[in-house]
Amino acid sequence: MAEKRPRTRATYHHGDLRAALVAAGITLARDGGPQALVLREIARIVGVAPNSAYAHFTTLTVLKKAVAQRARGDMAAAMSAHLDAVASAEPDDPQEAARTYLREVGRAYVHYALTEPGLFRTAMGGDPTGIRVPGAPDDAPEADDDDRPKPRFFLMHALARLVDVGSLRPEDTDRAVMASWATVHGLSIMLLDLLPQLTTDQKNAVVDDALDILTAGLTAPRKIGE
Amino acid sequence: MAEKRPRTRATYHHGDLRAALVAAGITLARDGGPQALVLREIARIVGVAPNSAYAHFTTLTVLKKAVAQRARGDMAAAMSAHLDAVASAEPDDPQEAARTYLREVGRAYVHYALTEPGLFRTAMGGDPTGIRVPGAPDDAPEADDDDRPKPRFFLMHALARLVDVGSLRPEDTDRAVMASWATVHGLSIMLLDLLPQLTTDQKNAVVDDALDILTAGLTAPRKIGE
DNA sequence: ACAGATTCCTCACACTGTTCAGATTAATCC
DNA sequence: GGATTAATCTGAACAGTGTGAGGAATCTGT
Repeated sequence: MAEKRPRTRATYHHGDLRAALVAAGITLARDGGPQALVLREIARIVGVAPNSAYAHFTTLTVLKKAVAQRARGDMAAAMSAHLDAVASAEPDDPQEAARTYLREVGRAYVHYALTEPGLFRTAMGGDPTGIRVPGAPDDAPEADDDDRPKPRFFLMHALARLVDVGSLRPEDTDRAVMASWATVHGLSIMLLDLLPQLTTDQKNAVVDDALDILTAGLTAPRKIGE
Repeated sequence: MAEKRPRTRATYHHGDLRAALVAAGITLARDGGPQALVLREIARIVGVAPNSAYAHFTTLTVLKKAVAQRARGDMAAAMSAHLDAVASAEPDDPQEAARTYLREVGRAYVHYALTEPGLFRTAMGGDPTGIRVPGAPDDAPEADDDDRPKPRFFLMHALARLVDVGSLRPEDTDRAVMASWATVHGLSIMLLDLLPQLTTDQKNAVVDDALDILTAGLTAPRKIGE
C-alpha cells in the first residue's frame, strides 16, 4: 500500500488511518447510503482489522458523524460549483437577480440530492440512531473539523441578497430560512423516496415550480394580521 | 399484554399472529422509530419464536412495510381528528376558509410528526433498505391492505377546495401538491432532526410562518413567463 | 378419521458492533 | 543512542442480528 506521510502530527502508524476510514466511508456511502456504513466493511477496504477504528472513533456512530460532515462539505462544494457556473447568467434587474440566485441555491441543493443520493442521505439523514428522548443530555457541540462552508451558508447568502434589494424584510429572514430550507429538503426527500420513477425533466419541472411558489410566497406582500 | 391471545399458552397456534406482529411493531416503532423494528424483539413481545414471523412475512423488510402502512393509517386518523376539531372555527369568507383549511392540513401533518416522531419516521421514512438502483426490478405495487385514507388525501382535498373558490387554477394543482407536500414534510424533518431544541411555541411559530409563505405563494398571481 | 397444508419451534449459520488482553511500533525522554 | 512510554494495530471472543432448513404440532377439507 502506498501510504503518504503527511508532515503534520496526525500521521503515526498506518499513514493516516482516521482519514482513510472516513474516505472509505465516503466511498461506501456514495452508493449505499448511511446503511452501507458498516464498520467491518470500512476496515476491510482500508485493509486493517475492524477494531483498529476504535483508536480513532469511540464508536461507529461517531465515525458516521465524521463521514456525514465530510459529505456535507462535498455537498457544499458541489453547490458552490453549481452557483459559480450559473453566476454569469444573472438578470440585470437586481431584484430579479436576487430571486434567481435563491432559486439557483435551491436547485443546487436538490440537484446534489438527486445526483449523489447516498451522500445526501448520509449528510442530511439526521438522527440515525433513533429517537431523541427529551430528557437526554444534549449531545456535545460536535466539533467541526471540516471548515468548508456548509449548505446552510448559501441559503443565508441568498436571503441576504433578497434583503439587500428590498424584496425581503430583514425581520422576515428567520421565517424565510425555515420555509426555504423546508422546501428544498422536502423536495429532495420526496423526489428521492416517493417519486423515484419521475424522469429527470419531470423532476426538474417539479423543482422549478416549487421554487417559484416559494419565491412568490417570500416576496409577496405580507398580510395585515401577521 | 393480554391482547390477542385467546388462550395464553394452551393453544399451539397463535390466534392472529400476523396482526399481532404488526401491532407489536407499532408499539416498538412508537418509541424507537424504524430502527426499533427488530424481528427478534417483535417476536419476543408477541411471545413466539423469531422465525414464526416468516410464515406471514417473507422478510423483515416486508413486515416493516406493513407496520409503516399501519402507521400511515394512524397518521391519517390523527390528522382527521385534528381537522374535525378545527372545522367549526372556519372563517365565513370562502376563500379565506379554503386557505385556512390548507393551513390546518399542514399543521395536522407536522403536528403528528412532532407528536409521534417514531411512528412518523416509520410511516414516511422511505427507502429504509438503502439506495434504489436504477436497473433493479420495480418493487411490486405493494398491495394496500389498510384501506383507511392516507395523509395525501387531506392535501388533495385542501387543494381542491382552493380550486373551488378560485384561489388556485386547476392546472396548477399538481405543482401545488408537490410544493405543499415538500413544505410540510421538510418542516417535519427539520423540526425533528435539526431543531429539536426549539420549544413547542417556537416550533408552532415556524410552522405557521412557513405555511403562510406557502399559501401566499400558492395563491399569488402567477408570473408571465410560466 | 385420515391426508395435506399451515403454523410454529429448534438448531444452525453468517453477519454485525464492541470489548479485552496482548503485540508492535512510533515518539519522547535521559 | 538506548530505554521508556504511549499510541496504534491485531486476535480471539461475546452478545445480538436476520435468515435458512428441517421437524413437530395443529387446523382444514374430504
